[in-house]
Amino acid sequence: MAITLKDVAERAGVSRSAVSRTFTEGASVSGKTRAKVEKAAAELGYSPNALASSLTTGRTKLIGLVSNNFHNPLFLEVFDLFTRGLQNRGLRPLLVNLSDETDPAAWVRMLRQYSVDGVIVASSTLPPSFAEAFKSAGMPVVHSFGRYSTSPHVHVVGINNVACGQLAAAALIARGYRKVAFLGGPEKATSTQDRALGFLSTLSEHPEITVTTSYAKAYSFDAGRAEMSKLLKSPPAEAYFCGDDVLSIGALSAIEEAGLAVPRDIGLIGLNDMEMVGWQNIDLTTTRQPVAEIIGASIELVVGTIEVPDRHPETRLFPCRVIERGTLRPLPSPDPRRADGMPRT
Amino acid sequence: MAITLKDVAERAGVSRSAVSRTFTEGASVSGKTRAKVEKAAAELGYSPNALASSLTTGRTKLIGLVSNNFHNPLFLEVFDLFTRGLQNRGLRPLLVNLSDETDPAAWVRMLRQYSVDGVIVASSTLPPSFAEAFKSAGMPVVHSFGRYSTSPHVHVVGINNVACGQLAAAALIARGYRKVAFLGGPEKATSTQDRALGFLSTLSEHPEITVTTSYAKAYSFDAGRAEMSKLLKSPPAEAYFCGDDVLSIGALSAIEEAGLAVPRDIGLIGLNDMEMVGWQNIDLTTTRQPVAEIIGASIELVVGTIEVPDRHPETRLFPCRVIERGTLRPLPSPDPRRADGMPRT
DNA sequence: GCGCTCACTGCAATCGGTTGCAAAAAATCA
DNA sequence: TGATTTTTTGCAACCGATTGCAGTGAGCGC
Repeated sequence: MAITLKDVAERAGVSRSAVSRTFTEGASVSGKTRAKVEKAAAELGYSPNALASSLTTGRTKLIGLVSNNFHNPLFLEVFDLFTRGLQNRGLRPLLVNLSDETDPAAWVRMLRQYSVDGVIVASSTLPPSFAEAFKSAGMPVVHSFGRYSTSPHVHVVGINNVACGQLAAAALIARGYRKVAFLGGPEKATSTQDRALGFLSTLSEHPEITVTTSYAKAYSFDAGRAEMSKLLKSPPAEAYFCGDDVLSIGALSAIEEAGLAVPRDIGLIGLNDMEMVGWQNIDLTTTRQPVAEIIGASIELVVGTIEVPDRHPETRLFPCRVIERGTLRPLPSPDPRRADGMPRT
Repeated sequence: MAITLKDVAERAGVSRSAVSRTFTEGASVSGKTRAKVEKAAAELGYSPNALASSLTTGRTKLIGLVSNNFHNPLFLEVFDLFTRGLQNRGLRPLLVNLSDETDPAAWVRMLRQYSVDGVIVASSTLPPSFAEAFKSAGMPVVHSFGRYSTSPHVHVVGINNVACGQLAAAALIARGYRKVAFLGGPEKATSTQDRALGFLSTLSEHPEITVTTSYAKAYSFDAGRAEMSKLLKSPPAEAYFCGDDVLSIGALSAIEEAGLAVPRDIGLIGLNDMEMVGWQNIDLTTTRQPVAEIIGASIELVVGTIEVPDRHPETRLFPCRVIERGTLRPLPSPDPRRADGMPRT
């Protein structure tokens, strides 16, 4: 049925090697044979079988794209950018949905069966050991959106969640909130722990500000809404740092339902800056995670490690920044006597 | 580096065929050899190379999952369900992001190079010819979320967009709206055309109701918002059927911004019932597309066609239903003299 | 103990390519 | 022109599996 190398070789009247060579970069073929082969190939509609060639070259150009975040709207952007980025380099994403099965063993085996050239673990909730399992099996791997580590065993690309928590704390302090709170995702998620850590560390330098913490059962709208409803039964804090945008939207919903207004009665700052929170009817002030940069770096690292397998594991963290929208009160206007550019007496 | 059949054969002291047979369903191997082989395989950590075996079996268990809807939040659900459904059957999704390049030729070639067993085109906006290109190249293909056709050339699974438009029209009529409108996606999208067609056909039976149409530039929040803003400059209709949920949210945002209330001043009904529109701070009345059923049927059809390649193309359409939420006024309470269970005089 | 099944087993060809090597052809140099 | 270098080319082995076929040997009935 399918056209093979041999068919082309016969029609072009050359050897199979000649055909193979015209289709491989930098091989030695004369212009004349190349022309003959290309003509025959075009007439037959031939294109080489990538899988067969992988047998000898050892390269499939397949990349395992592994995730368990199929309910986080941010990840639609993530998949979009990953697939495009990989395609632009001629790589093919083999998508793996972990759903509940987070024991890496079976997935390692599966991806080895398909001889993927590399693996990208795109997950904010999986522990470092997950990605490490692929490395132990000899595959180049990078953990995107993963946890910071000073001595990583695999490449990690993401944000510094601790710094992010500090940033959020600073944003609340700068706006004059005196009673703040952290509303995190599930307490066992590494990202939640780190964000709480950062948030609390900055606030510990401000004893005049009171701070409380609570944790939603999941990174989901419903969990955020439920947790905030519960919080609203007692006098709430003045402002909340939510561990995630979706959580924030849930909280927002609970606050509105309680008849309170944002930011008048309660301030809210999220994390991620997913597309929808910029929509005018949500308009969430949030902490932007530079998704495109993280993905670009992840692809670069996995490609680099394919080329240089014993490359040293690296951690690349990108800074977050606050995106000012409508759920925190504005910054106090600067004191004119100390404004930028004014002489300091 | 990697463990091959040969290594296992040597360690187990049997032929390569024996090893191969212990790993293939229903092959003839004695208990004794099987035990030896399994022991050796376990010690070596062997797992067969799926790509190499595909050479002789002609099956890769790879399925091309092709889409261009990476900005439609519904598709995160779609990818989740597709990947899980395929994985449950031991199939592996090779994800293809069309982005702008919607000429099938290059993608057909690519998927042929990887010898995918089948292709699923998951797109509400691509023309039928797109999926047909894969069929012409000899691959089993199904177009999910595709357009209805009485004499399809490929399998199509989705909803009947015409019926959907009719359903929306009926919902508006039943709620007593007398001045309604269709706010579609891009006019050239097949789904938009069909939805408009159905909507208008039902309304043409109600000459007492006025109807207008307009089209947003994309199936996006911004486009919906922009189009609705424009519409609000003149006296708007009493209720709008929006071609898509994201469009509806954009419209909602424009309406609120104009100081109008939904559903008091304007009614709105969307289409898709994506997860977020059930969130209480959006709470959109909409037309539910049975995503899970569509995906289940798509997988079943593609698998069926892999087994029986010359299977006749089928169209499977699933009914939509209205999900009652907060953006249309309630149905008038039924006339008590004619309520269910009452004797009809 | 003999012949006859029949379940196993291994050989070798094959799937669709790639690639080292040596021979052939072309190009270069005196 | 002849010798020498360089570029092309085809042969054949190999990548990691599967599978038709023929052969081995165990099991069975008698």
